[in-house]
Parts: sequence; C-alpha cells; structure tokens
Amino acid sequence: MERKMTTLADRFLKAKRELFDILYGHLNPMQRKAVFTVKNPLLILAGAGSGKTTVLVNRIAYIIKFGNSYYSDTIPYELDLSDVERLENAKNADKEEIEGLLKEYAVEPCPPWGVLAITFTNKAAKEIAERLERDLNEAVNDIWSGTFHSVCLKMLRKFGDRIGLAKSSLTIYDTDDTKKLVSSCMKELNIDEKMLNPKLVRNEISRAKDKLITPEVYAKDAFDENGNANYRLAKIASVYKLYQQKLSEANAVDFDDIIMKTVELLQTDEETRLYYQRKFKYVCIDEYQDTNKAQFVLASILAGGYNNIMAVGDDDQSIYKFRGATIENILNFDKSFENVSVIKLEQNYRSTKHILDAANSVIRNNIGRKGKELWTDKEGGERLTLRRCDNQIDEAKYIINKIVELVIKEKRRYSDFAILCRMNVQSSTIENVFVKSGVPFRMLCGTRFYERKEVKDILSYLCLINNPDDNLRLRRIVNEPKRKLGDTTMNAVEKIAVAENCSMFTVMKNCKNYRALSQAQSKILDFVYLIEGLRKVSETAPLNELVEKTIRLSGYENMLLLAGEEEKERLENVLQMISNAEEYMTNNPDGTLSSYLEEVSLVADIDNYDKDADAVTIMTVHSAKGLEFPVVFIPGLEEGIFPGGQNVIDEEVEEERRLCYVAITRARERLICTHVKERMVFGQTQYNRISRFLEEIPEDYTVRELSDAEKAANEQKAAFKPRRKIEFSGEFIKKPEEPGRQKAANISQLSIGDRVRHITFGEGTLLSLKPMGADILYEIAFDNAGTKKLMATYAKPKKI
DNA sequence: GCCTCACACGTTTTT
DNA sequence: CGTGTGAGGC
Repeated sequence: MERKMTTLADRFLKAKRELFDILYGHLNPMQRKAVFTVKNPLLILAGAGSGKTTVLVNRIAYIIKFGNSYYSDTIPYELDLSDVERLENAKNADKEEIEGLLKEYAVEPCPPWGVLAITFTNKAAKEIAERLERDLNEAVNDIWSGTFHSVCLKMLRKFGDRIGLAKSSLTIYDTDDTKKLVSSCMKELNIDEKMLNPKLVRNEISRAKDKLITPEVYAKDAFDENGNANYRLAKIASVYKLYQQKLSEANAVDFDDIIMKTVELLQTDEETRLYYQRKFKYVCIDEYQDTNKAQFVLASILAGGYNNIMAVGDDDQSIYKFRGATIENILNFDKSFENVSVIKLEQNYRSTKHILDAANSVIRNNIGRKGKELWTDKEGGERLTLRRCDNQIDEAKYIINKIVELVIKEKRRYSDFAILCRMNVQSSTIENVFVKSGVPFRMLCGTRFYERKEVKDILSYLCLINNPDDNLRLRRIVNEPKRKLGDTTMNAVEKIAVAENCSMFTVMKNCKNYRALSQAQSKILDFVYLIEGLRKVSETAPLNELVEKTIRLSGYENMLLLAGEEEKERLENVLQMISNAEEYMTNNPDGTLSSYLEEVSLVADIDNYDKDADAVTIMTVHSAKGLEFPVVFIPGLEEGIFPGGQNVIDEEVEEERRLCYVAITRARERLICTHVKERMVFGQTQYNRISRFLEEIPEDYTVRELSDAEKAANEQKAAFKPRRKIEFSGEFIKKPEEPGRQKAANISQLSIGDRVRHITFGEGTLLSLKPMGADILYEIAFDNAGTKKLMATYAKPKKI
C-alpha cells in the first residue's frame, strides 16, 4: 500500500515539474531554476542582456500564483490516480490550461501583499510593475514595489512618529537643498569655505549616512587611538551635527535619511519591525550591485522574518561607487545570509559575438569580480568600428555622417542609434553639430525639469505652504520676487528664531513683538499673509488651482512677464507646472499637496522621454544602464576622458572599466568607437593618447576605419615599406598581441613579498601583483600609509 | 537692498 | 571656453 502511494506521489511530482517546465518554456534552464528557487536567500548574478528583468518578473508572478510548487515535495493528501493522470495528460494542452491546472495544486501561494520588490530607479520600478500587470492584472496593486526611497517613505509615513518624525508635513531635501544647508551650517560655525569645501563636506556626510554612521559616532571617529583629533574630521563632525539638527528642526529629511531613518525605525521599534518582517514573505532586490551599506542592512532586516531574500545584480555593472555603493554587498552575499544559493545567468540574448567578446576582453582586466563570462549562440556579426578623428567637431560630424550612411545603406531608423558619452560636456559639441545637420535627436542629459531654478522656486513656495517650518525653502523664496526682505532682515529673523527655538516663519508671524524687525514689519507681514492665504487655498481648492494662485499671487509670474523675452522659457516652465499639477490630480484623485511634493522630489523622470520618437538618443553611459540599442557610438575613448579625469591612476580605473563594459554591452548589432587627436576641454587643447580600454580589445574583433588624410598618408608610406604598414595609422603605441601580458611582464621586476619604496607613501611590502592591460597593478602594504593599489607605470615603486 | 563685475571652477547620477 | 557665484560698490 505504502509503496503504491510513493509511486503515485513520484508520478505526481514528476508530472507537475514537467508541466512547470512547459509553462516556463520560454526561459532557459538557468532562468527557470532562478524562477523556481524561492525559498531561502538567492543571489542571481545576471550578466548584461541575460534576461534579468524577465526572471525577476516571472519569479514574482510564480511566487504569487504557485508559491513554492516546483521544488516542494508536498502532495495533496487526498491525491488519487485521477489527479496524476490529469497532470500527465495535460502536456499538450495550451499554457492557459496548464496554468489553471497547476494553480489547483499550488503549494503555499503567496498573497501579493506579502511580496516586496525593490529597485533603484523609477524607470525600473515602472517597467517591473507594467510587466507584472500583464501577468497578474489588478493583483499587482497589492505588491509593494518601488524604489528604496519610495518604499522607505511609505514606512516612515506610517510609523515615523515612533522615532520623532512628524508624518504629515515631512519635507524632502534634494541634493541642491542639502548643499545650501551645509553651507549655511558652515557659516554659522565660522568654518572658512576656502579651507573646507562645502561640497566635499556634503559628500562626506552623505557617505557617512550611507554607512549608517551617526553624527555622534562620526565625531568619535575623528579621534585616533591616542585621543588626538583629526582637525578636518572634527570640523566635518561639527557640521554634520548641526546639519542634522537643522533638518530635524525643519521636519525635513534628505535622501540618505529616508533610508537611514527607516533602518533606525526598524531597529529601535520592535513592533514595527515584527509587523514588516511578518508581512514580507518574499523580498526581492534589483540592481544589487548598486546598494550601499544602509540599504543592505535595511534589506536584511525586512527579510529577517522568512529569510526569503533574492538579490539580482551584476558585479561588473557596478558604476555608482562614487555614490556610496559597495560592491562588497554582492561579493559577500553568501557570507551575509544562511543557506544561500547562487545562480549565474551568462547567456546573452542581446549582442553579437564580436561585441560580447570585446566586452569580455575589457572587463577581464578587473581584479575584484566574481568572474563571469557572457556567451551567445549568435555567431560573428559586424566587427567593432574604430575611428580616429582630428578634433571633437570632426568626431561629431563623423558620427552623424555614419548615422546617415547606415540609415540609407541598412535602412535603419534614427531611433536605432545611441551616442553614449562619458561626460555631459562632450554632448554639447555633438548637440551643436546635430542641430546644424537636421538629423533628429534627443538629449537625455540636460537639466531636468524639476531642477530648474524657476520650478524649484515655485516648489519651494508649495513646500512652505505645506510645512511652514521649512526655513531653507523660506529663505530661498522670501525675496524672490524682490520684496525688500534681504539678508539684513532675514539674518535678524534667523537670529531671533535660534534664540526663541522656533521656526523663522513663526518669528515673522509675530514680528510685531520684536523691535529688531520694526522697520521691515509691513513687508514681513505682507509675506506672512501671502503664505497664510495660500495655505487656506490649499485646504479647499484643487492642486492645480493652488499652483496657479501661488504663481500669480506671489508675484512670480509678474516678475517673469516684466523680464520679457529673456525669461520667456522660464515663464513657460512655470506655467507648465499648472498642467503638471492637473495631470497629477487626474492620475491621483486622492492626491494631497504633500503627496504631490513627495512624488515630485522622488520621481525625477516625468521628463519628456518620448520612446516612440524617431530620433537619435544622446546620453551619458550612466543613464544608459538597463537600455539597449541596435547601434551604439562611444565617443571620446581617450585617456583622461574615458577613463576620465582623476580616475586614470589607481583602483578607480576599475569602476571606469565597468562603465566601459556597460557602454559596450548596450549595443545589439554595431558598436562604433571614436577618439580624437586633439580635444578642447575648458578652453585648453589636450592631446590624449588612445584609451587603454580600446587597447584591451584584441584586433580580431575590430576594424579601423581611416580618414581620407590617413589613407593618403598610408599609401605614401606603403610605397616605401609595403610590408610594414602601420595598422593604427600614425599611432606610436603598439598594441601587444595578447593585450597587456607581454609589456606587463617586462616592467615586472618585483615579486610578491618584496620590500619596496614609493616616492610618497614610503616603504612597504608587495602583497600582490596583477597584469592589467599594458600595465601592472600592485597591491602594497605601506608601513605608514596603509594598503594601496597602484599602477606600476605611474607609481614606480623601487625594490629595496 | 540691489546690481555689476571679476574670479573661480569645471566627472559620472538617482533618490 | 562658458557659466554661476560672491564680494564689493552704489
């Protein structure tokens, strides 16, 4: 009897799994494994173009529809032969029928509200939501999916009062606001901005928050073990403390606080923590390589209930280190959680073999990586095109001519092309040439709508109406348009506010009580009445009316009208805000002023990214992540541009190389790389040598296209030395046959364990060496300067 | 309090 | 080479 049951159960499980494989037949075996592995922590290392989003979306849908059916051995206890036969006979049924059948036998399907899906950008969040909706219909609405910041804010809105945040009038400060706040803190502390760059301080504070370092801990860290203060760190610590105090007085949070405060909430308030740990049965995180420490801690707490955490990422595409992302999160995933499975997705469905081989040969030169090799079953394809131009105007012209050529020869659309720049400055030359050429294009790197001064001004009014304690926004607009409320008056107001421990707006409201304000009294009250009046409007009128009244009654519109032609664009932008507000009301009937402000500060790409327009796309490599194009141009492949600026020297180059990898892997069919002989940067002409990244790509994958002048020069040379034609015409740098290795071997006179002396860091011991491109990367433990990674040609350490 | 001129500075970007 | 900011004059 028992034996018969086992057989029946085996047949049942086998038939069920076969049906799942049919249902998910559009995925490859590795992708399917990733979808079906839902219990315990899972790390998916997904290379570029390997179907990462498809896996993520299918996995979430699978969890909701089928729970843990595939790998679960659970069988329905009333199972009989007819069940098994039903499954076995369904093999040839259509997918809808199979799905319905499998749902009947689902093991612990998860309700949508039990799933948390976190992404980095709104773009990604939107894409995932859209693709899920196709599969799950209205069930998507219950899934918590969004960016780290939107998810955290949702929690703070609900439970923020438990850590002392007023929930209703919570204000979000963007990067621009925080810069201003840091500056004003430094002024108050009498720290000379020439001695300590406020931008650096802001960055430092932001990095500290990424690592969950509080002002108190930061202040402690400013002292070494002997109790001596590091002057610089101590100064920054004092700014950090005051900065945080001012944020809290204004009931404001910056972007980093949104994460850090949520962690604080979950760590200190057990009830909240248990509530979310019980709620979220499955936690999924996209772009895991870009997470920082705070986000890692947050994710581990949220997943702490069921331990079903999944992270998708690609260590080779980590390009936000400068913003606090730690690649260690992905490298240490298996150590951070228990019972971890790791699945690698290495089959690329996007690019041709030549493009992939080129990408692989570049990224291979990085040391700190999990090691992954993309492959494709597509053969060959076009080789990469390399082209050297005289200057950046010539470069832009070449690109446009090439586009026109391919449009005619290969019948391509303009929207097939993308130009990926390392720096925004590169795009302005290209833009100018495009305008003249008449080829349609769109720039995706200019100033965004909500970052424009006039738009931020109007938003500041709205913020102040929403939260009168917001001193920063008050100061921004109190004299914009001019109301004769300049620095003298406002400094007086600020002084009183500090003394009375209240907000500046409160002081202004009670200005009759302060003799120091008697002269400006009527002007101050005019402003107070304006804001209070608009506050009343906000309580009853719809949002678009409030925006309109704000623009009119504040005198802002008049100011722009009087400025005439010069400010026409600003006026249009301001008026655009009225229709934006109207649109928001249509999409969010229950929307309030504060929810609108939240959306605006968290959602940056309401931008006019018109997907359907037939135009060439110009953007930075950073913003191209996650996108793909049939034809990609990478201009400016020169040392000093790409790899750029200060990042040419040490380990920073690895991030640049990942960036290059991202750029290359955006291309589906064609990749065209250009570099120039001379480039004007900041009014000075640079003569940069060709990028090391291009030298890392073997010649087999590339074709060098010559300009007419170069062809002529070559023919002349050929007449004398027909056998020794220089392939890289005019180039004096020879490419090693196997990139890097040979030349590297020549420089390397050091071996591991050697004692070395460096010109700035002093003496140390060589820990490791690694050939990189045409150079060697040394890791040296210096006796007095810590462990550093240095390039042999730049650092020139000497053996002692 | 406002305007103008000189000087400084100038990667990458999402939230 | 541009742009934006800040100090100093009016």
